[in-house]
Amino acid sequence: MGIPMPELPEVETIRRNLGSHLMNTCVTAVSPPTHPRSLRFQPGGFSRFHEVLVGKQLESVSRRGKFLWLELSGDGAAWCFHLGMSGQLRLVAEDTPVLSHERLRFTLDNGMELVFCDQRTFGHTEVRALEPTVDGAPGGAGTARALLPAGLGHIARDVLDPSLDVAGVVAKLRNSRRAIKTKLLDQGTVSGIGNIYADEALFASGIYPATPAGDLSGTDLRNLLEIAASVMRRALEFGGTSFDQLYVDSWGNPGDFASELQVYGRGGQACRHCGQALDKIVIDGRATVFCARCTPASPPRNKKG
DNA sequence: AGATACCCCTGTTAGC
DNA sequence: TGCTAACAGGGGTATC
Repeated sequence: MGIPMPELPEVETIRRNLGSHLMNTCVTAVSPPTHPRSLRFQPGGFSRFHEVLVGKQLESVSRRGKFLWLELSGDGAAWCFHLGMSGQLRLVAEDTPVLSHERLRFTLDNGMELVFCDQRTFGHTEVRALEPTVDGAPGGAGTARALLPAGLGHIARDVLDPSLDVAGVVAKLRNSRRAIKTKLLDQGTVSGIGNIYADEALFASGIYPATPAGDLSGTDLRNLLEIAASVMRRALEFGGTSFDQLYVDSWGNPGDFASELQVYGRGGQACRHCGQALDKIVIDGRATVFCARCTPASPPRNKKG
């Protein structure tokens, strides 16, 4: 079984969980990190992190791709999170005992505590200055302000972002000889897609994952982006994808989308569309599952919805 | 600037 | 049964 990681639907589920409970609350205390990697991008380390955060009011819970940030009152700073592979943001009552793999705990002025847990420490949190977006549109979901945390400028808008420049993304893809699977995972082209939803979107689009991106027509690519967005929206309705307790929402509940997956984690099992055993290959170092009948390597391709 | 290789980390699984 | 090696994954960094 594959390892779950938070992709756009999982991070958005968490963003929505947090939004209603963190908005306009204040951080009153921060515990020291139990692992240095959780704060590895914080200039000035924990003392600076603590200094900026404590006493600030939380004015938004925002997201672009897999990055989350909370706009802070006062000096134009944002409190940022990336959950990596195993990061969790849990909302618990005050005085809740230490959770497993707990890295940092934040006390709020509403009687709750926000706990950052991360088994594999690929996730991180830090405070960053907010900077204007290059296109003047809102920084991401959950904010109306055209601001983005410094250092995240290389993260493209995501597939659910109404300000996504679809024509620009298609042009980039058309210009690349790399596998379309690889390009879907490239957060600098379009963000939010990880290994689960890349395979799901390609299967639903009828596209062989190793196809050079530039071999696909503009129509194929626009269709692929739309289908990726619709898979994400559907996963969001299920609260995301969980295989075990590595991905849970802020209340500790798993997502229910795993049973809806068509290909990810199903190598060798029967294709749910045609019954043929699904192939598992490696593309640019990433496990890739696809159906050689529904998404064959060469034309003609039979589109399926 | 695009492509590529490598690194970080740890629980689970595969293989001997 | 018990050990080791491989594997899973996103993104930052370095190098060409």
